[in-house]
Amino acid sequence: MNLKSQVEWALHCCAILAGLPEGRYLSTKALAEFHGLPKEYLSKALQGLSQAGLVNTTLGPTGGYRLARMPAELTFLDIVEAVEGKSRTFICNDIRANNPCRPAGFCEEGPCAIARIMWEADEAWREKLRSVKLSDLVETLSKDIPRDLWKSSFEWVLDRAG
Amino acid sequence: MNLKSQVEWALHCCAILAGLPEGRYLSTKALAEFHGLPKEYLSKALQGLSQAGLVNTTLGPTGGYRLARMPAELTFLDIVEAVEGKSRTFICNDIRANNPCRPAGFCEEGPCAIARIMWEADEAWREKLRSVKLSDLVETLSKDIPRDLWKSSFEWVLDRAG
DNA sequence: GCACCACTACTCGGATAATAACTGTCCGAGTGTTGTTGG
DNA sequence: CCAACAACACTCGGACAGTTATTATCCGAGTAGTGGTGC
Repeated sequence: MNLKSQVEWALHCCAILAGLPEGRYLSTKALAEFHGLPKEYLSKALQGLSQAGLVNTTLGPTGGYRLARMPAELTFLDIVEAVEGKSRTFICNDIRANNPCRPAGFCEEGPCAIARIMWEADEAWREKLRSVKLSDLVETLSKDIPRDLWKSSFEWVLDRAG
Repeated sequence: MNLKSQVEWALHCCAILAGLPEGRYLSTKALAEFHGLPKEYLSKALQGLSQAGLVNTTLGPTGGYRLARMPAELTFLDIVEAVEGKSRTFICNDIRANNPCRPAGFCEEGPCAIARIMWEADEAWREKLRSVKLSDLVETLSKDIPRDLWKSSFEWVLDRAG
């Protein structure tokens, strides 16, 4: 069970979009080139973000994507769920219902104890992702990345932002 | 990204094995019949437990599986990792390395900031699973399941335990 | 010189194939039981 | 009656197909910019 690589791509793209000046858009082509990714497929990840309402889009020559909210209002969980879906990772098939000892009309109430525990772990994962905002990531990146590279990357993006 | 159903099966099977008297074994056939699962495939999940050293096996007519440790010494994480593998759910392909603005010989140090955050969430998930012991599950189940069903199931298992 | 208009080029979005992972099935190697035979 | 032995039946373990999800690709609908044209 691995998260799809789309999640990684979407997070990186959001980090870039967070640095975009107000009102400007960045195209899939530019994002794909910057990260060395297949343009056509990256597009699908961005579609996910768009459908979830996390980014706005515009068509035409200067079109592309931009964040729909401030980076402080966007959590990792928002982005991950937009791409990966909101369903739980553990699916309970209720196999306890197959117990041959069960009386005929017997009907268990409430979710299986095993499912409850697995779902709690799921929720812990989500809670962690919910606690990290996109603005936190940008702040961390600004410390990690050498000033020169940070600046030149910013200009590279600006040159291509419509 | 869903956990494989094998994880669910393994957890249920361990819950049953936890109630097995000392020194007795329960076969894949019995476990499969009890849960209404394909015997051949369930076998693969139990193989995972066996290879991880969580259960002991014996061959022959009265053979099968039994827990290798006390239920209080077995965590959910042990079982989940035995079936699902220990690798992280988020895989960092280090796409930041493709940044066209990077100097030629430049080499990033340390893992990507995005990967660090995703791995922390992973760890939160693992920590939750690590905190729940198999004995805890058995305790919960003994409260959830009606006494009659609990007892008849126990006898059903005992009849088939070698 | 300026406003209008048609065209172009570029964008996103959904529909369509290739690949990998999960699910399900089969058969062989090995072992404990059991029935038989001899003492 | 008891012990040794051989055949057997049942077990686990790894090797082999079928189905679903992920990855990758393509093409069409739509729009903002651009150049030309008429006033």
